[in-house]
Order: sequence, then C-alpha cells, then structure tokens
Amino acid sequence: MEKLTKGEQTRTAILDEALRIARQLGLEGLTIGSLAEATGMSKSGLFAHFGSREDLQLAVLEHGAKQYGEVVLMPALRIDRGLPRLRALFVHWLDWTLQTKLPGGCIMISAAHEYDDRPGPIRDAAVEMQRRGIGVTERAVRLAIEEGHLKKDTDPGQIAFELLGIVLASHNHGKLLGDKEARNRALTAFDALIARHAAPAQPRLRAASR
Amino acid sequence: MEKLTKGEQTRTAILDEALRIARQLGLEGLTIGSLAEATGMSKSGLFAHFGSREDLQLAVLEHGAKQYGEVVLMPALRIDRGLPRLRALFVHWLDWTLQTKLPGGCIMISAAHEYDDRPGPIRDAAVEMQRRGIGVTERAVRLAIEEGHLKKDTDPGQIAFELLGIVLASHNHGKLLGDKEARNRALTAFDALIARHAAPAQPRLRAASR
DNA sequence: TACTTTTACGAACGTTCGTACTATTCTTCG
DNA sequence: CGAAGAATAGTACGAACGTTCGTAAAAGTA
Repeated sequence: MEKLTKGEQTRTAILDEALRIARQLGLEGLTIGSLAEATGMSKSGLFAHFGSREDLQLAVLEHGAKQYGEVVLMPALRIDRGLPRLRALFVHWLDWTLQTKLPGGCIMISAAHEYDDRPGPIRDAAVEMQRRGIGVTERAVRLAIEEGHLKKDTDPGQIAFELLGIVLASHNHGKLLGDKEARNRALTAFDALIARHAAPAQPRLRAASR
Repeated sequence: MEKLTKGEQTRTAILDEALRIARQLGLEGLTIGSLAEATGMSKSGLFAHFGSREDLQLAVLEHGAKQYGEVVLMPALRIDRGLPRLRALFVHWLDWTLQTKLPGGCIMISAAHEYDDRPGPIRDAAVEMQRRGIGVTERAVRLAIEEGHLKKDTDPGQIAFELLGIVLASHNHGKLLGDKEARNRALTAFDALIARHAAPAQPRLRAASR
C-alpha cells in the first residue's frame, strides 16, 4: 500500500541479496563487486545506494535484525505470556538459526563472532543488537516468574546466558557438523533448564479444572 | 635439544604471528601482505614456506589445535579420571577461550563459524577438529559414568552438546559483550548440568572414610 | 508535455590481493 | 674453507578491492 519509491525497492532487493551472501561469507566476505554481479547491477550503481561499504554492512545487519524481529520476536509476542511465550521465543529462535532453506545461519550470530575482536561501528551495532536480544529473553523470563511458572529466585541473566548457549551449540552441531539431532538436543536442554527452575506445583484453590 | 633447522623455526615464528592475526580477523582476514609486514619478512620470502595461502591457513589451524592440545587436553589427562577430569577439561577449555592475554578466542571456534557454509579443505579440517574435540569430551563423560559419578543412562553426546553451548555462550558474553560474569555463569551452568546427571549417592560398604 | 530529481551506468583511480619467477644471501656440512 | 642447498628478497603479473566522477536514462512532478 505504502508508496515505495524506485530507489527504496531496489535498495531492499540489494539488501536481500546482500544478506544471503553475508550469511555464508560473513559481512567481511561481502564485496561490492560480487554483490553487483549477484544483483545484475553495476558496481557504481549499487554503490550509490550506500555511501560506503561500511554503511552497506551496517544496513545488511539491520536488515537481518528486522527479519529476526518479524520471524522470531513478533510471533512469540502473540503467545500467552510466561512459560508458553518463553518456549515459543526459544523455538522460533532455534528454528531461525537452523533454517536450511537459506544457507548460513543468523547474521547477528555471525557478526558477533566476526567482530568480537575487531573494534568499529559494525561491532558496536552487533553488540547493541545482542544486548537487545538478551534483554528480550530476560524480560520473557521475568514474566514467567511473575506468572508463577518459574521460581522467584530464578536469575533471568543466567537463563538468557544458557539459552544462548543452547542455540549456539545447535548452530554449531547442525550447520557445521550436520548433526540431525541438533534440534532435539536443544529441546532436551531447554526442557531440562526449565525443569531446574520450574516453580513447584502450586496447590489450586477450589477444584482444579481437569 | 632437538635440532631445529632455521627454516623450521622461522616457520614456527610465522605461525605464531599468523595465529595471533587469525584469532582477531579470522582465517579469511589473514593475508600474506599483512603477515609479512607483521613478521618483518618479504611477501615472497614468507610465501615460500607455504605453497599457497590455503596451505598457510590450514597450517595456522593445525598450529592452533596443537596449542589447544597442550594447554587444555594434556593437563586434564593428568587429573583423576571421572568427574574431576571432566571438570578440569571443561575449566581449562573455558579459560582457554576466555583468555584475555591474547586477543581473539579459540581459533577452532572462529574457524567453525567462519566456514560453516563455505565448503573446502579448511572447512573439512575445522569439522574434523571439532569432531575430535567432541569425541574427547564424550570419552571423559563415559569414564565418569564408569566411575559411578554420573548416572548410567547419561547420554555423552548430550553432555558434550551442552558443554559446547556453555563455552560458546561464555565466549559470546565475555569477548563480545564484555560481561565479567561470563565465567561464573559458565561454572554455574556446568554444576547444574552435572547435578542433573549425577549418580545418586552410593551407599559405601563398610564405614566410609570421613 | 516540459522540467527536475532520482537512479543507474561505464570508465578509471590507486591499492592490495595471491602467486610466479629470478636472483641473492645465509646455513649447513663434508 | 668452499661447495651445495636452503632460505629470503626483489620484481612483476593479472585480478579484485573500494571509491570517485561525469553522464545518460528513468521516474516523478508541474
């Protein structure tokens, strides 16, 4: 519906393709020349959409984060708060990084590793995104505590830490080692983590339904 | 003691420097020119030690794996088999990836992410090393089961998976986000994982010592 | 339709990439 | 010491890198 100027829609098309490349080769492996060839544009024509290569890389990162928000975050927010939402968040996140349709995993995880010792704007952006992602997870955990699904002394930071670990291990086992059990292993680990912090079964007042 | 020919010792010196660079910039970020400058050699003189850039990258990877073996694996093998050894293995592994002395984490973890969607000899080598590492962990778990420290139905593969996740999360939190709690979080997660699979206290025959 | 802005192109810049050759210097050992 | 071989430097290459510039085509607006 909303009017999309020509430049904006080519820019989006470029970013789609750039994201595909960056997922496989990393943001540093993304070059203007190869991207121009992949999109069928000239180097200079493509370049004009971004003032510099670094700006292109930043735009790609943001483009990936946006997709992540649409595919992982938003669907989870439609699930009942508390444990169900936390689980949905985790499963969507997991499937997002394990998706085999498009090669290469989550661009944010890629960037995190690629720039963990390479200071600069891209690293800063990656850190900021990671922080936001962790914040989302922690908030979901806190809600689960408030809903009485998790014990009150549960540390949201610790849960977020361990969930990230499970996702990273899945990515490693699934994408690198080709382990078909990666997803199952992740779900097993998730269940165990939750069981460890689950609130004791609370006595229902009146007759419990079912 | 053992006679080291001149070429061999420069080669080692080159690999030391190359490893330092590759840890920060990745194996793909390692270039002949920058490495030559860092070592004070000419491009061609350095190049002669390795037939190609790819061979250099493979050599760097092996160099890193060798260091890993010396720093992580061997010390752990001197600890009592079973749970103590498994813990030592984990802690050394953790500290190895979190070491702040040299920038950049474990080169094998780096390579794993860098090449997870980039087929070729380097990827193959990285996969092989990961497999070996996981094998070592699984073996340590199996010994812990045999020693009666862990429950008999413990799945070594699952433990190795989750331990990898904890290390990866530590790397992420510690190196990227600068979270000083990363190591503590990792140890907490380790203890919880072990507690989950710990064999029930076995009744000691006769009087238990102490 | 005419005018202005946006969008894309082609050519060229200087630099760096990996690699190939040839020449020179240094080790090693009889 | 002096010859043989290993180790390093020098030079050059074609290709690809990111970027700049002037210009042509397309799109949007009046």
